[in-house]
Amino acid sequence: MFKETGVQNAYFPLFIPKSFFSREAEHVAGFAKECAVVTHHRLMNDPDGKGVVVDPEARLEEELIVRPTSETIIWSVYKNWIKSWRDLPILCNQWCNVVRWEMRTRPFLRTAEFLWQEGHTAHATAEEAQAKAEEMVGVYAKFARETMALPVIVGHKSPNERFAGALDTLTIEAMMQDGKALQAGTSHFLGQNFAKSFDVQFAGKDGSLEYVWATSWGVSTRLMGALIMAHSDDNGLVLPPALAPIQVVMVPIYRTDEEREAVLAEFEKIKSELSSKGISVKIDARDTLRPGFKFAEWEVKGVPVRLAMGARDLASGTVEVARRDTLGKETLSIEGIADHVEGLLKDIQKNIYEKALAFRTANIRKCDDWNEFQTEIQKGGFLLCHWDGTPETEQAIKDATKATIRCIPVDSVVCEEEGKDIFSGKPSHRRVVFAIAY
RNA sequence: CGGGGUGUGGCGCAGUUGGUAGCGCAUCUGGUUUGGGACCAGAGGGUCGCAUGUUCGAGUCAUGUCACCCCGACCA
Repeated sequence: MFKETGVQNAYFPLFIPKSFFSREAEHVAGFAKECAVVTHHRLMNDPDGKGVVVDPEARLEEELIVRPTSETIIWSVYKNWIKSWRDLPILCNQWCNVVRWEMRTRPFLRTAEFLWQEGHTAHATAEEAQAKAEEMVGVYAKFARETMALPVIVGHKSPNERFAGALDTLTIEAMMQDGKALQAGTSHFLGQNFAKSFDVQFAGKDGSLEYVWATSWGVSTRLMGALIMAHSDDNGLVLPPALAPIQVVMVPIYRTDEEREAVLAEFEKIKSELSSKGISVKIDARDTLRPGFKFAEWEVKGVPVRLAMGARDLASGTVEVARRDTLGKETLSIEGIADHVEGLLKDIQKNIYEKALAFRTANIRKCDDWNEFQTEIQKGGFLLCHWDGTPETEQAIKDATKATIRCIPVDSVVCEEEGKDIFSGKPSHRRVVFAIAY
């Protein structure tokens, strides 16, 4: 995903000393309510009976925070790495798990512990940092659209929804099949906030001493949830071919060992043709399961294309081709099948994206009336509304409806026009995206 | 932390006014099957979350306790 971005992989500690964590005031305020805190380093046998208890003697002098994100520990290290303009930029990425102690969790979409990648960059100028934040949200949007077949809207977060400690947060927002919004990835322009909190300055070409400019950005296992919630149907997962670990599965149908051998031999030929085109193929040769069971099982797993072949096909030189996205089937000649499958995979990738996009388009509408807003927003989907730009109005709308401003779009939907705020009636120059979010 | 619910073979569940536990799936054996989650016959598998109490007798009643799930408040 990060090819061409110049980013290097790194790994920083899981535990953050409480004093590091508390250096950036807004950051602390944003995360304080959801931190797991390590207070002790030892257990002991319960003196009164069974089991173990925390050893009260083993209390830490300074508590450790299990990272909810790594800005603080990373900037405490960057302080030592950055002295001169020659040290910049620094572009680090790490894959790690983080902990945010949510009151209420949801599988994949909001878990107390999640795996993610987080990038942290340091730059000599504000312009360069801002450009990097924009570049990275673009990387996420491209991955979501082209690989996950997930249409996303790129935009800015409103001040209320911004990352704690950021001057600007860019987001990719997706719509799930129930009409709710999902923030699928974010990229932050952090200004000089962390540099100032951790005293990270560099000597410029002209000898001046200046604070460093920062960005951070991340996507998580929430993307797995996005994939499931955006594409799945009642038969299970629907994987975009560009992401599927197995793109084509082959299921043999046979009565006798002879038929089995003959079909499998034919499958091997097709497999080598497909493999030479870079297509990943699985031959399901298990002979303890019946074909119907295998069909259903591979559908649950979301494999994009299934080929089935039996005695009938052997006699006629054909193969049954089934596609996961539409559940359509057709019987085709084995001749030229590899070319057909190659094209079919591209078509499925395109179709899954377009289906999701059509759903989103059908569920985005403009709304200019506050009474209408209150009933419409509960039905799901995105409402494009005028907003006066104040946190007070945004908060009032949230309190009344649970809807939030998902983003101030920079692509996908046209929003620039004059109007009046849906709630306050004050003048507005553009519409923003409102929705109920996960 | 509030509100609601559930704990019974591996999984999902039933169990009536208290009478000594059953069904589906899965598993095992044999046979027939195999183009959409097979069928028939047989078999194995449970201190009913835990504790105490009431009773001749508790899966069932009472009290306590533990665990898990759903909804809400917080949030990527």
